[in-house]
Amino acid sequence: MSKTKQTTKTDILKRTIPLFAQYGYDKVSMRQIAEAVGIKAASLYHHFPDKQALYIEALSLAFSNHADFMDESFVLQASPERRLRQLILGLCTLVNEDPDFSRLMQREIMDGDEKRLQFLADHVFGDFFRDMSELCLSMAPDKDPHLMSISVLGLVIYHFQISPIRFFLPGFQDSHNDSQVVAEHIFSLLKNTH
Amino acid sequence: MSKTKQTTKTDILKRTIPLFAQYGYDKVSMRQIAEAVGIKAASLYHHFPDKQALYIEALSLAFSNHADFMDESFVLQASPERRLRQLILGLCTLVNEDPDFSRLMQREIMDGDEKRLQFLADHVFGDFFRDMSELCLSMAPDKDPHLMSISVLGLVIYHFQISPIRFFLPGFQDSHNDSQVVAEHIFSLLKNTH
DNA sequence: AAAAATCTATCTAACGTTCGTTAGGGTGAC
DNA sequence: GTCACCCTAACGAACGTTAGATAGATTTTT
Repeated sequence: MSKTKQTTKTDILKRTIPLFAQYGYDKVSMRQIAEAVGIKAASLYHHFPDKQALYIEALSLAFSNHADFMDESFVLQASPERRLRQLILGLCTLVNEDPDFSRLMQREIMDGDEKRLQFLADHVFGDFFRDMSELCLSMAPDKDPHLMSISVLGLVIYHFQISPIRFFLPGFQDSHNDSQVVAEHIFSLLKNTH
Repeated sequence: MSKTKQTTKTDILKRTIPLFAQYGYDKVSMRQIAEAVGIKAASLYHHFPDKQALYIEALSLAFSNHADFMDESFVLQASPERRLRQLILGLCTLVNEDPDFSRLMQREIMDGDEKRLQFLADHVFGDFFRDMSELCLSMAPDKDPHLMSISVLGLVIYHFQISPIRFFLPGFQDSHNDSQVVAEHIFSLLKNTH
């Protein structure tokens, strides 16, 4: 009978991630989290010492879900150009299908302290960024791979970031919210780089 | 001798903008704003009806300061390629020299309601985005000008956004924080687009 | 095997703090 | 004398958090 009443830490975190992602740390109260989980605020303190710890654990879970994707995009043996294409499409799909992930990352980059930024760089960007730099180097040896990697990331992520306001900008079409269309556009920008 | 004691609305707003930009709406209290201005919190209500109004007016001021820059970049008659180069450099300089502006915009895009997004699109992006789309169309007629404009914006803005974490990423160099270096990199990515 | 003790997850109630905001009074300038 | 500007003091609400009790499951003891 305990199945329906007990709450695990992971249950709480999964319900918490969308709240922090959408509203940000300060706009989400412990009572609001508790309600989303189906318990009272005080009960949260049985699972987590304080709000900060709950947030950090939610972050870790949200990020760990996608830390592996990054690597996978690189294992396939193909031409650099095909790998870049695949990578951009994968990134576009990722940020579009998991907005929580993208928003949490954005909030962390904006407001995170040094320790949290270090964590982000090591465990989320980490290997991905290194592989990306290598790929850039093999495609455009004359360009700075660090700048190139950030440019690729920026192209993908900004198209997602700006989507709330995109509707109000001149020339908007529904297709601009399609991650495949955006991916193709970005790839067409980069493939001629030399 | 009222010069040293009186406070004008604009004085308050100018002191408020950096606070909202750095910490965000919720993390800035009326008492904190008042202290930065040199008065008490209650006195703020002589100038503004409530915190929300103060924030909106601060936003308007921060944005109006740069609404005109956008246009200026387009008046000069030159080849599209030179205009693009100039525009990218101008944008890079803008976002680097006025981080408050960039951060406020980022926060608004993330958390603003529909009305505020509409305002942002009309009065900040507005003409700039239209001119940018035209420029893109003349340089790359086969590409969607809406997507192209956002890509250019994204390249510039993301390089700024990610600067807090850049230090921790592989391949970082001091020069990557130089807006001119970044501008040149971005331009080199785009000039070959056809 | 039954009873007792412990542990786990939750609850209600409340505490102390901070927040946005208001009421009401003072003081100097025009 | 009126108005603009600032002050002190306080209010009510919301917040994070703690104390203490309760019910059910689990473990230990008899």
